[in-house]
Amino acid sequence: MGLSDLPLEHNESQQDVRLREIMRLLKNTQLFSHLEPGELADFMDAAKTRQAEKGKILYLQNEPSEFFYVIRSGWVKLFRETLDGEEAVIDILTTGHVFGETSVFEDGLHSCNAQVVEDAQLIVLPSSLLREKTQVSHTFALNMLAAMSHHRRHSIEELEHLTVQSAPQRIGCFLLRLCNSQEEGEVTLHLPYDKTLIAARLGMKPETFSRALTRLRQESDIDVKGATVSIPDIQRLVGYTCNACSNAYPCKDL
Amino acid sequence: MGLSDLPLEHNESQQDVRLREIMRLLKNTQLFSHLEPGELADFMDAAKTRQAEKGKILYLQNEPSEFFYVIRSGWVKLFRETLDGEEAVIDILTTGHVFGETSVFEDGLHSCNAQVVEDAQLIVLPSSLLREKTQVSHTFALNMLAAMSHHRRHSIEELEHLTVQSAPQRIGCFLLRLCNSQEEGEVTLHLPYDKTLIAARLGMKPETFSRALTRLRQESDIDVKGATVSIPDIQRLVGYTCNACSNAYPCKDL
DNA sequence: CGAGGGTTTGAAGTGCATCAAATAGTGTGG
DNA sequence: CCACACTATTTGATGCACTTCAAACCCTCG
Repeated sequence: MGLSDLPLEHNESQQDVRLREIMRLLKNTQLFSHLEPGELADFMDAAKTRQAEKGKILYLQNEPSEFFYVIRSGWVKLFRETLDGEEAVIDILTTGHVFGETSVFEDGLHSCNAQVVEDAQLIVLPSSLLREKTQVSHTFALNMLAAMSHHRRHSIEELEHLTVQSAPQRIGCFLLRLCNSQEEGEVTLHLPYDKTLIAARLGMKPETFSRALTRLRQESDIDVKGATVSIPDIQRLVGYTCNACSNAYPCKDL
Repeated sequence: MGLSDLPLEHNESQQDVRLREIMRLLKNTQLFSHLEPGELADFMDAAKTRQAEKGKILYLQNEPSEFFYVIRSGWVKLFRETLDGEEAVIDILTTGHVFGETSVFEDGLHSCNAQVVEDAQLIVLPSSLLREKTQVSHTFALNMLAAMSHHRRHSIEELEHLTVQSAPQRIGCFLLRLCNSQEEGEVTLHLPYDKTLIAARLGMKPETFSRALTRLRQESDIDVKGATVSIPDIQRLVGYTCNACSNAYPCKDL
């Protein structure tokens, strides 16, 4: 049961390795971090893994929520679509992120669409179990509460950014979040995905993104070659970017 | 104790009336609605009422959260301020709304500033009690979870609106939310507060608001005189506004 | 009535979007 | 390893939306 639908491995130990890896992944999420071993086991038993290709729609907005997901690898986009076909990207998630779990506490309908944007391995868990565990276990409910609270703060921050930051500043902010709150010196990093996608994530068009990046290059002395960005002086970038935000760098959030 | 710091009334019964009114108010909030009588009583005992004038700052972002609030009357603005002095209005709240309660489940710091924008009567409750109750009572934690979930959905919606709707559409959406999800016919309503404030709430400048309202008037045939708005044909307004949103009218949220 | 705020209007500027086209990058099959 | 097809990214030209600054108007309240 549970993970037994995985393709059979040559030997037990490889299977074990995979199970341990999944266990470790779950334990690292805010949601599952403080569970008692027994409770975690219940989730492990109900978990299935699934390979999903780029482009795959996992669920649609307003659909009843049957499953929620933890990402082992790859990238997933959460977004909403208006009647006249515009798209608002809510978030883009990767390894260790949990999604689709929020719906459980309202009407049980998903409040976004979810689409794989980079081939992904997903851990699939039944929403019913989540509902049940929350009802039964107080500590789990508290975990859930902490996670939700964190999400909420994140959304509010996004809201602020959209109203207050210019396009180049939003990019700067995005880059700084990739810097792992390093405070000084030179940093080199790689853009995690498509520039078009980053643009959407930041609420702008690809062309605007390109131009805004050029402007940011001039203003803050960073160097961009393809997907590689090197930042010679973090503080300079912070100076340009973070004045238009109410958080001081390093802003310690997801 | 508790509400005993109210100015003394001429007779007991008037005091009672006030207590009953507060009790009713709390029961109508999502947070307190499903409590057992004893639990509600604990909150009632710890509650104080407070009169606060327009302009009064209730708390600041990053301040440790000592209290949270329920509004009896008046209006309160939640906002964030950037280093270079810009302001992002997160929400504007009135009678029956609860605020300042979210901080409890993270680091205990407020994530917004709160300011009274229209003379208000507030019910003040200690954050410590909230923390305690959540730890102790499972049902209360579940209530909290539902409330949080609702908030989160609300924030996501705001995010969508900001990226996808034009200024006149945002105003239209704002008006429609004041219509109490009436579906047809003519509606007359009054703007709840300052146009400058509505503008900020919708993420635009007062001038833009004024012009956008003019445009909305032309597009959707509404009539605006001062703070009075009459909408001869709701469906027409819906048609203009809600195409740029992923929710179908009537969007049933806060 | 006159002062002061909120609100509207006008003129000009800025930023982002749009459309169109050029260029760089990537993966394919030969 | 190259040529080709296809996609991502950049660039240019132009338009629209929102902002800014300045001034007028309007309304309320002392």
